[in-house]
Amino acid sequence: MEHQKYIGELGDWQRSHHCCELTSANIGDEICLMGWAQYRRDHGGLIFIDLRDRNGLTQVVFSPEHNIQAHEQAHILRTEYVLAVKGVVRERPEGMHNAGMVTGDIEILVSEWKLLNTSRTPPFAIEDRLDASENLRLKYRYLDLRRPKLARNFILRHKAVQSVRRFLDEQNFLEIETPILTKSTPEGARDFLVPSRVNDGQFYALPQSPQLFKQLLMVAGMERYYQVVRCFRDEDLRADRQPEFTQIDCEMSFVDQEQVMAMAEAMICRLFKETVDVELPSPLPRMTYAEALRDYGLDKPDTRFGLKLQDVTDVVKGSEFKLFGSAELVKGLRVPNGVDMSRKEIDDLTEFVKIYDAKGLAWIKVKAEGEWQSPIVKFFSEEEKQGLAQRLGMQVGDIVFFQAGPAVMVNTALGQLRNELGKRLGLIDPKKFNPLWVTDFPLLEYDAESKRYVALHHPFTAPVGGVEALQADPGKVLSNAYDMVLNGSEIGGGSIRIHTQEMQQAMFQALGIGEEEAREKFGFLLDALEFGAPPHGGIAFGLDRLIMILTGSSSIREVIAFPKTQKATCVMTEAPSAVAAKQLRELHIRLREKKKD
RNA sequence: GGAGCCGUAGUUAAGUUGGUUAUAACGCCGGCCUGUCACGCCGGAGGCCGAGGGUUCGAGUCCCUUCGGCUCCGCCA
Repeated sequence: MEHQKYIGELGDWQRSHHCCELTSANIGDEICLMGWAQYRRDHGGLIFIDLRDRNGLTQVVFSPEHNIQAHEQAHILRTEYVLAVKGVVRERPEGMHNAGMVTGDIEILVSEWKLLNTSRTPPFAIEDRLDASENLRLKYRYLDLRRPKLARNFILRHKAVQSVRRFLDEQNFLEIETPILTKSTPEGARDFLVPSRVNDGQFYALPQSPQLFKQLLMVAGMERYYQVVRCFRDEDLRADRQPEFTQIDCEMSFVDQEQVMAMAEAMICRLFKETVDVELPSPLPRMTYAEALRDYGLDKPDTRFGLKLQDVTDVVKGSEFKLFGSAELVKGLRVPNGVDMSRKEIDDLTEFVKIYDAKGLAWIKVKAEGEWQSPIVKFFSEEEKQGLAQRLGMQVGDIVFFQAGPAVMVNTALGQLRNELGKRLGLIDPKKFNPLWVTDFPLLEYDAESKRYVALHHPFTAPVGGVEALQADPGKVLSNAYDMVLNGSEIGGGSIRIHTQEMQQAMFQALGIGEEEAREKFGFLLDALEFGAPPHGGIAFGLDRLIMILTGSSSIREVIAFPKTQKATCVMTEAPSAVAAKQLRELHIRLREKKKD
């Protein structure tokens, strides 16, 4: 930091342009740029600096022929020094244009400049060629964010949010804030808790989503609400999951499912147009939950490539091959031109499906007409072989993978295998955006562990058929819920809500939540439903995940300014951390002794 | 709670069946350089091999423990 003595004041200097907006149209203009020294090319007699700001790069030249003092001083410049330059825009000499640079036709001939700050040598280069570990990037996140790629992600994220706000404002939605300190509720994810100082032994919870508040805003007669809102879930992290994340949360009164979906669709279409200039199909394709599971094995199908699953349970029913013959579900996945797959590749895929509880991976290679290579083919009768060939449409050159067993496992393992094959075989066009709606979800799901039904969506989702249907056969009831899926990721989901107290109580009953517990946990909602709650419904989009897909990022961390590590810590601030004993005392908290062996 | 991959100059990596003084590139420092653009040329400095323990005459390398990062399963209405 030996150059600190040269640091000058900004004074009355004002930036006239951003880097990257100057073109040959500006030649001759007197301008002033401010930014960071990206690259330094000091030829002794002539010094080039690529000046970087949020928007891009511009080459500035220090020449002794133009201003000997400015040139002399510029020898001290190092990467990431902050400077202001005044000078004139000029065309680069013939043959010196740089086609790889937006501003490659021009350069700034510096007549005067100021050093605004020095910089330690950064721990990694500030450029898109990634050469730093995740840990280092997170520790110096403010440097990582200087990289153009990340800056672009946040510019796009900003545009997306602005687009949504404009759209929803035009549609007469009101942006209303809801509490961050709220009440812990059963069901759903683990809550983050905040101890109350004023109320000994009691805790707030951070919201997993503003679900109940937005419903209460409907009861309040706000009619249309939205919020770009932070949500918190204390669950383990993934590449696409952070403990705090942002939702675009919407709710509307006096609407049915179609109206909510039409609104959401229009919002997303406009967002795509205004951020990445992509026209999405209108209306968006739709698929029922049952179709998604049948053809793709998952409730969030990636429709950018084929390879649909095929149910062959009936074909092999009662087969001598017991593994298939007596399985609840048997499905095949035909991969055209997969016959050359090596033993090792198949072994890899076998290991892959084992993650999802599959015991193994059966396969058949169609070598030639009527010539199958397979470890399992000997168990099948001629009739079964015929049936399989026909059902799966097997052709010479194919490999077919099979999974047999409990339905959930078969669908999950084969569905995930399908996605994996899509990746490995290069079947996915990374530029493609394939959004679709998944509808007609079951309302409830039986949880073997707690031996009761749990809500697939959440316990405020309206059942199709009302109270009677719910009481008749809870497991069979569908819900008025809908998810938007993009490229195999769930990016949004919503439902029509229960708006009568009678229905809500029937729902709690179906979930095994007693009247007393319902009162204690959701009394305010039940009360509100008794005061003229309008029919209402809504949807929430996961903003981070959406931006992740729009920017082609492989991790959600690339679109969150200050994300957490997989252990939910912040490497930069070192949160979470211990607190002073006094703080704990005020909160009526005593820490337990650490376990010793 | 579980599985896998990773940790070596500032950074990214190489490091053979355990064997001299631990390599390379980039970066950094010094010098030279008036048309470079990831400038170039010459020279130089820079290491707790994540941490702790063990095996061994000898450990970056083998074993155990532990910390951290990433990916995944469980979990995430």
